[in-house]
Amino acid sequence: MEKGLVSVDRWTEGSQAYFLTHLHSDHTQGLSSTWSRAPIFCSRITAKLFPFKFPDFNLSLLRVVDVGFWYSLSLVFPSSASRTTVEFMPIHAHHCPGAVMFLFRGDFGWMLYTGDFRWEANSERAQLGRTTLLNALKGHRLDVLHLDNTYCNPSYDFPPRSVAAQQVVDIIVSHPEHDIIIGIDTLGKEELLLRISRLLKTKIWVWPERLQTMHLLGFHHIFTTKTTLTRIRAVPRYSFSIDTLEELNKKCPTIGIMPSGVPWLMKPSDGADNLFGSLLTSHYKKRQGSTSGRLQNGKFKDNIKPVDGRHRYIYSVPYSDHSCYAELQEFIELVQPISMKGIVSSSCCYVDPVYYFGRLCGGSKPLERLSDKQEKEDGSERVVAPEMKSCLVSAKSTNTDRKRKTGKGGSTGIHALRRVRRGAKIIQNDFSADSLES
DNA sequence: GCGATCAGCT
DNA sequence: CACAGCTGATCGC
Repeated sequence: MEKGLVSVDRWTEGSQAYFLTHLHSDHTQGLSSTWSRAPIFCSRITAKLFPFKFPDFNLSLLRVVDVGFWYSLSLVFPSSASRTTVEFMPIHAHHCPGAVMFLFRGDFGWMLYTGDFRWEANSERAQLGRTTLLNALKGHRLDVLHLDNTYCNPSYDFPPRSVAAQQVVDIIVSHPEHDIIIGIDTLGKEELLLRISRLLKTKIWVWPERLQTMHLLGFHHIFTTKTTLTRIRAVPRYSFSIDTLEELNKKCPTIGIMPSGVPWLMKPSDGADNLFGSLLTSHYKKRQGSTSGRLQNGKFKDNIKPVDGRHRYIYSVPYSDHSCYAELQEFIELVQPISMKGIVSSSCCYVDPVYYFGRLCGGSKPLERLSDKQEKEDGSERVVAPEMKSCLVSAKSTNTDRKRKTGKGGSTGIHALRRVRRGAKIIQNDFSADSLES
């Protein structure tokens, strides 16, 4: 697509329409409360959470779009000044709440920007996403795929989140007398916590700001800020350290669970000195090509252990909101892009997806999807609404009625965890969970 | 004093 | 190795 038309998760000058896939900070760099450049298209949930991250943002600039619908924009080619129509459809990304991919079509062809996404082919909701995508493509292949290449390396091999979630539950169940702390971020991993709560019939502690987020997401009665109500606490990942755990263990037996854990394959026998420090380099080298820790009978057996003998309190569980290598491959085979580019390029270890998956690209081969026939037999086309929603860039604002509440941060009574309360901004725009509904 | 940006840490 | 995000220092206004 020509430059100057649309930007996805990029906030520099020069585009006519801006798209936000989800609210993680690395996708909002350059976006701030003072934004006034142009409207921003995002999912309903992202719009709902938006004021929480950007308190004084002019919400009339947000355009809520729904998954599975086509939308139409009238834009101007910067080069020729001629008008063109760009159509786009949001598609579930199954990354964090509100996360979507954006599929574009226009004079430039077909383009998909995945944002961050997880493609667990076997889960029911992933089937839904798959059907939505295939129906939207209608047999066309992608001219350009912008892919979440976070784990674009064959060594990144981890199970579906349902399996990892069960591992977390197993760890908790096997420590009936322990307090449990789970490291999470400001958004994401909600389903893991819900599952724990449901299976173990317990509430889960979160810090006050996170409770507000949970309420915005519609999770009531499951989370609490009262430590006395539960032995399971979800804490900010940045407050989660070996020191924290050792401190906590002076008062009460406590284990920590890291559900994001990059070192999924770290084994106790490796004898690392610490989780995050310099020795991780040697870990990384050791595990290249290693098969230990791999899936065995549906379980990553090596991971049901503390990651390190010396820090027996910490468990690393391979729960990831990004697609693993095998899932990326499956996704690329499904959409058969003619060209492809990674969206994660900031790190020094950027892996061009073409390096591993280039053989799956190219325009020579005619499009033939094994799945086409199956899709038709499914009769699952109902997922995609045939009608077109129109929304011109310059048009009206969204009807995001503000409903101000007298917002309190939640209860206090916090404990030894470092810095949990520090940096807690007073949120002035406290949207009720329902204010953006319908 | 404020926001934006960056380095550092986990 | 690096995710995603917080903290704190610094710079420009």
